[in-house]
Amino acid sequence: MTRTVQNRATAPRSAGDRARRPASSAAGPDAPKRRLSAADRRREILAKSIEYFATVGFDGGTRELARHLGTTQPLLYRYFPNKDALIQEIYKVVYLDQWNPRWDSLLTDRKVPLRQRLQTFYEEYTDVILNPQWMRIYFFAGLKGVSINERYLALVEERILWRLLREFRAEYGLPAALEPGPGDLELAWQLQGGIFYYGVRRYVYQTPVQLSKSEMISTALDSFFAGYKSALDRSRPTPRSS
Amino acid sequence: MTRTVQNRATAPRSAGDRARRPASSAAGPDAPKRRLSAADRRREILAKSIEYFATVGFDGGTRELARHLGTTQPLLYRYFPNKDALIQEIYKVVYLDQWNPRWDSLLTDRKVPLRQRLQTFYEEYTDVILNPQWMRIYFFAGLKGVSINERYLALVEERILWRLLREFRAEYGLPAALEPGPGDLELAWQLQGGIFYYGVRRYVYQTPVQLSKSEMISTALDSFFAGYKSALDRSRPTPRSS
DNA sequence: CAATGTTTTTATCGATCGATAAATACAACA
DNA sequence: TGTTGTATTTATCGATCGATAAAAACATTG
Repeated sequence: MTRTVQNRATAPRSAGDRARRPASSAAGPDAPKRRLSAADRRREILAKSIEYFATVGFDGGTRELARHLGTTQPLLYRYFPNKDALIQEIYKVVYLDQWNPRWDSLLTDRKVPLRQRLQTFYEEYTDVILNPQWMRIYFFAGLKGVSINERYLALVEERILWRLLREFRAEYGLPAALEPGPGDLELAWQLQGGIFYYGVRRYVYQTPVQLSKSEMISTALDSFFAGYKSALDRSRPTPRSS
Repeated sequence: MTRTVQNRATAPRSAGDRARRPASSAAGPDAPKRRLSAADRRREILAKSIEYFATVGFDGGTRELARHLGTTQPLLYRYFPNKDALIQEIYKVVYLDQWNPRWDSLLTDRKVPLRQRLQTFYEEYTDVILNPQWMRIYFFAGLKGVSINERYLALVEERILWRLLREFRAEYGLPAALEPGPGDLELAWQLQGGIFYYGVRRYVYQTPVQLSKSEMISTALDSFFAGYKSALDRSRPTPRSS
């Protein structure tokens, strides 16, 4: 319907056309970029594909994707054997290459109060995942039944939640031998899910929210700390720690 | 690829074929149902379409949908003007016609302790929404950018969260004039989101979870109560209430 | 300039999509 | 039983999909 005119569209080939730049239609007026190096072109395809598929979903067409790139559709197949291979590559980039190694040390640095560590971590971490692009890719992938989502959830458990629980127990002087159990993990998921759902409401459904991201994180952490403390007290009533 | 044989497939029309039932291919061996009344057929199309689109997404084809119904594809267009109209109808059924009016009185029945009210409510409510079908429809719809999701979130706020906050304050003897504020709402969303994300993990991504649904609800509510109490104490430190 | 190698485009194929029109099978009624 | 009305199927159209092959445009060398 809204198809834009193609480069040098109907006229097969008129002699004087040679020197004219193809104007790279949809990519904007500024686009002197034809004939990129193979590596650059591949990178660009990947980047723009993420934008494109995040907005329209993975059922978006390759022709429209090419238009978004300012090139033609068959070019995609020089850099990716087929559409699915391109999508798999997107998964990898979006999911796995985003974890900042610094967060590993940040989360376990016991010189800093845990509450503060978590606030810092979640503010940075949510900068990465709480945006329309990441979240939409995440859901599109999940609904397609892709195994990468399971791997992502496992990664969250391992790198964030278990760590968080261990640090919590360390901070409040519980014996290290007493490892957190399944119920504790589910409680940590409550925190993670609450924060995540804020992102869903705000960035996927674009519903007005009441608090800024920082305030929300602070609220969520306060609630989690209070909840977890009370849960620990309930399971093994400690003498008042004054 | 895996296309099943069509009714009286290639042979155009052989005379003796008349009496044979078309066996209604994909609908199972038992299916003596041809020529339903218009109303019944419409209902059936709607019901099976929900199943179908919940599994494959709204980009699923009408031909495969018809196969799932045990009929032919053009029949769909006798009951729905086009595919999108069918989908819109699905939204309406799945989203809006599921609220049980009894929940209104259940949530506000102050003869019952709030903690218990909420446990009962969320167990019943999650029976409705925490299943693959509902959740997948929910996400497919949201990713398509349909406004019905916003209406649903508004409905949750109005019918569940604000009510929950008011009841909480009533139960703990805060002046009714002191209405809950935006921060409180966000805290209630933490509860809702935590419970919802349990459903995402379990029913969308089919990840193993550590607690049963009831246990998870109980944990979530405990945590919320502890968190909200401590938040209220923090905002207005009360003299010890014992 | 001409020769060579890589990038990009043009043109096209077969499959499948949503949708429509016309023919056919069935059920109710006379 | 024959007539009539509705439910259902057969056949098909135009558009679009992913993908491929061949031609053209460009950049890099000599």
